[in-house]
Amino acid sequence: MKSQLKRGTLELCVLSILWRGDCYGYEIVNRISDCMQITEGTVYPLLKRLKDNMLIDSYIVESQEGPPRKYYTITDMGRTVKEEQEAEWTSFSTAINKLLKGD
Amino acid sequence: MKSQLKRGTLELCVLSILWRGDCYGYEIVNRISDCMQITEGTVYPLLKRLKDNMLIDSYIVESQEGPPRKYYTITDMGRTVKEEQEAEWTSFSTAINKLLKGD
DNA sequence: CATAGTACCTTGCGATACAAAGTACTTTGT
DNA sequence: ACAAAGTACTTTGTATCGCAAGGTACTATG
Repeated sequence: MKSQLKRGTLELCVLSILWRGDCYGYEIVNRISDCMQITEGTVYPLLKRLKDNMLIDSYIVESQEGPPRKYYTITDMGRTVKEEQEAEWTSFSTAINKLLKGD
Repeated sequence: MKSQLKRGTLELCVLSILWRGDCYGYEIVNRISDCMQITEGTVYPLLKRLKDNMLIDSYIVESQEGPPRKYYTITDMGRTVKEEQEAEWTSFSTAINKLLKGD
């Protein structure tokens, strides 16, 4: 899959996953990679960006099965942005499909 | 609309328009901007890239209503790539919609 | 003869997906 | 005891490409 296609949608994917409940980074990577090819080098910097923009927050939880996990939770601002981006995605993909079919 | 969303799809949009018949650059800009916000500064460099990759070809036609027009035509290679990219787009948008709905 | 519309092109910037490399912990097999 | 595999996080650098901004040049209209 062309990496360019993912641009702009991965942020929405992460917000959408966190919308349904808190997750730690590695788990988010695995959930998204069920649907498309993705690596940690993409997701971790994205999580940092989202946190810097205060769309998500994080907390550490110790784990018995490995290193401590950093859980992420969506903020109210994140929920608002998620809904905006979801609407944008819908209208965008509709526009593309219209163009592909020939107006 | 977020500019990042368009990444990777504009190329397919142009190929898809040319699939249905030759067009000149300015016309392509106008057709795409019926569906989404786009400027010449995006499309002309893209047309150059597509031509460099031999997915499209071009020829000049004089015009009575202004400067000469550079018409673009899709090549056989362009047609192949267009079909590949269209399939990619379909599977990609399906994957995103699945992720947004929560697997 | 100025303005608007048509039509082309280029430069530079910003955003971001990803490869690659590194750290550190636990479990399992030998 | 120790290597290997799996879990989990992080950082650095590179490549791509959408777009703003600027430019050229032609025709038609008031």
